[in-house]
This record gives sequence, C-alpha cells and structure tokens, in this order.
Amino acid sequence: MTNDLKENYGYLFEDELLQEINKVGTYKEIPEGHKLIDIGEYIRSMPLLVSGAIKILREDENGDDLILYFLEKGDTCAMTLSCCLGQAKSEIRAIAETDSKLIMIPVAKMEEWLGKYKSWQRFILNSYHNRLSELLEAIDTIAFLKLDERLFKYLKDKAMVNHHDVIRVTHQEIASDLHTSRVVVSRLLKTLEIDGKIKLYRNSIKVIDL
Amino acid sequence: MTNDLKENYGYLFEDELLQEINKVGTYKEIPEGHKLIDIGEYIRSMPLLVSGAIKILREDENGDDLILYFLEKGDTCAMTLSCCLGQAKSEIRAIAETDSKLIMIPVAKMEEWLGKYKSWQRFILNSYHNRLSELLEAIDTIAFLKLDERLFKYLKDKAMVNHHDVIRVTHQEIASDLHTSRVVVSRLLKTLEIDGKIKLYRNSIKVIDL
DNA sequence: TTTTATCAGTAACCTATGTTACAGAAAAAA
DNA sequence: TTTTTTCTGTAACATAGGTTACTGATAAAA
Repeated sequence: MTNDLKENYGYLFEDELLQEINKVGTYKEIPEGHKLIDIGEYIRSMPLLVSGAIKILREDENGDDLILYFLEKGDTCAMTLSCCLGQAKSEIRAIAETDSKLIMIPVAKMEEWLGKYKSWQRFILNSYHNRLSELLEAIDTIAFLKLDERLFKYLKDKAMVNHHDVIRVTHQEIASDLHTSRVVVSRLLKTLEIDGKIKLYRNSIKVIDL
Repeated sequence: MTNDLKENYGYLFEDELLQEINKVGTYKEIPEGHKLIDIGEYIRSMPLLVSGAIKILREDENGDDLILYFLEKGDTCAMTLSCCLGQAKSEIRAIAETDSKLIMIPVAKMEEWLGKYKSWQRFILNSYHNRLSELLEAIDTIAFLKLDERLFKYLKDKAMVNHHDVIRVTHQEIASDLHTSRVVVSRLLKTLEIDGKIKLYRNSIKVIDL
C-alpha cells in the first residue's frame, strides 16, 4: 500500500499521518462495474481513491439513475464523509467505472485525525469544497445544457476518466446514466457522428473531438 | 446580539464559544431583495443566519438565474464556508428573501475555532452535510420533476420560508427563479388554480394545498 | 450450424415546454 | 383625470425530447 499512498497523498499529508493511514487503513480493490456504496446504506469507513475511477449516481423514485460526476484518484467521496460524520444513510450510489483501488479509513480514526492533524482537516474541508463544486457543475449540466450537449460532455468525461478515446458502452447504458431513453440517445449519437464529433461502433464509441 | 445568538445557536455551542462569537462577530441586517453575496466575489467573513431567509441562486452563461434552495435561521452558507477556507470565489448568488439578520464571523476566527472548539467543528461539518443534501434535493427537483410539480414545490417552499400562505411575487419573478419563461409560468399557475391548489391575484398568490 | 438474445437505426407519433404576439386589467406616474 | 407602465391571460405555433413499434445486424448460446 505504501507506494500508492505516498504517490497520491504524500504531498498532502505529513509522514506521521501517512504512517497512521498505513497502519489502520485497509486496502480494497473494486472491479469495474461493481457497487461500492448504495443508497440507504450506512457507511463504516471512508474511501481514499488511489487508482481507477468511480461513478456517482443519484436515483429517482422509480429506481432510475442519473449520473452526477466521476471521482478520480486523489479524490474521496464527500457524501461518504458526510454520512460517516453524521451517522446518516448514503444518499448516492457509487459504482466503479474502471477497476479501482481504495484505502478504507475507519470512521473513528477520521474523526480523531480531524483534531490531531491540520493537514487532514484541510483535506476534509477541501474535499467538501470540491464535491460542492462538482454538484454545482452537475446542476449546470442538467439545468442549462440541452440533451445533445449533455451527451457529448458525458462522452468526453467518460473518455477522460478511462484514459482512452474509445469507450465501451451501449446506448442503453448511456440512456440510464443520463436519465433518458435509449431511442433518444441513439438519435442524438447519430447526429454527433454526422457532425464528425464521434464514431459509432457496436458496443463502443470513439470520441474524436476531445 | 446576545439574545439572537443564544436563541439560535445556544444549544449548539458552549458558552465560551458563544462569548467569542459575541466579541468578534458583527451584526448585519439585510433588507428583503438585497444581495448578500454575488458570483465571483471573494468572501471575507462567514454569515450565521439568525432571522429571515436567504435565497441561493446559480447563474447560467447568459446571466439568467436558477434557484437552488432557501436558507433559514440556524443555517449558514456552506458555499461561503468553502470559499473562505479555500480562498476561492463564490460560485453562487445569495439574496435576502425576507428582511434578515446575520452575524458575520471573520475568516481567521472561523479557522482558529475549528481547532479549538469541537462544537464548532461539528457545526461546520454539519453545515456541509446539510448543504450537500440540499443540493441533491435541488438536483432531484430539477432533473426528476415536471415543471408544474417544480412550480408548486417552489410556491410551497416560498410560503414556508415567508411564514405566510400568501406570497408576494410576479409571474416574471417566478419564471426567473425557475429558469423558464413568464408565459409558461402563467399557463401552469392557471392550471394549478383550476385544480384548487392555489388562488391567483395580481402580484400575489395564495397557496391553498400547503 | 441453427437458434436466440442483444444492440442499433429509424419512422411516426405524442407531449411538455418554449416562443411570439396581442389584449385587457390594474397600478403608478404625470 | 389622463397617460404610461406593469402585470396577467391566452392563442397559435415551434421544437426538444419521450414513446411505441418494427427492422436488420451482430454476437452469444445451443
């Protein structure tokens, strides 16, 4: 673990804290597509993402999803933070977008460190700030963009976190993430292809205009 | 100030902290409709709301608004928190929905107290949690509700924070808050009136089905 | 290989929401 | 009072996005 930890968080935390994280944190690997956290769950430990990417989703009253944003290495889930500290249930769902590695910190420790390490306190507050910003960006996307723009942004974001301009995804999966229907997605994708912004294949899409 | 402070925050903070707040905090009154914070502004002090209500807005690229939520007494603005701590610019606009009273805390103090008072730390983290929840609710409203439902929810929320079932507002103002057009609002309001959920007057609306 | 399931393309239609235009009522200003 | 401005109602139309239905292509299973 030490290497992953140093690489991603070394510049943030002092050695003493890194040692502590190393001691009490447990290493966890999540394969692509697997659920990390679901809505309504209580959370007993806080994840620090060291590699991979996580998709954060909100659910409507019918159980249909809506993507909020992706997390990447160096991020933590502020929702989880919130839940840990407040003893509340998770309000979001988190799914591994790619194979991911996490360090899990027990709730008790993360609270203790808040008083003990300035750098940890700063990290937590920073995480909240980043998550608020991401949520605001999600709101902008949902409220201000038209669906074709949202779709293209989604494809670009997805290509970004996957570090690849060809993304493996079906139209149905996109429709679920964007909280719309498959037919609509197919229609708009076709238009994007005609405009030369993407290239369509079965089960995958190449994003050209990155 | 002491009374307002005790009443709203007495159960949260220990006496010593209340004394400190009383010493360094400055009292501020904002009349209805006045701007508290605007997008892009740097923030030098953190507001604790002791009476009244604040409307929090997001802006699109044309300068048009979208309401996110209302703050009420006992709340603070987590966006402001974020900005203070991170030295970042405000990402939202805050306007007094009703005449409001605030206690302003200098940034330096709020940082100092984070290390010094457990109750302050808890308050700050709690505020973040609440704001994340409100933003998620805003997302639900925008993404999952149809406009007539959103409109009715808006009217109910507004009646709530104004402590009055008759709200003073024009259709144009509603349209701005909901990021839609006046004609659409008039149309949907008329339908709500026919359904017996509201009663329309010039410059005001009575919310019946609260 | 044959059969079945999944995926993508497209047409035809429906509905919610946005837009333009105009008119009358009420309020404010002159 | 007369004039002007603001506010609301409504019609007529435009467009984005959602729905249903069907197709052929590809891949997976038998």
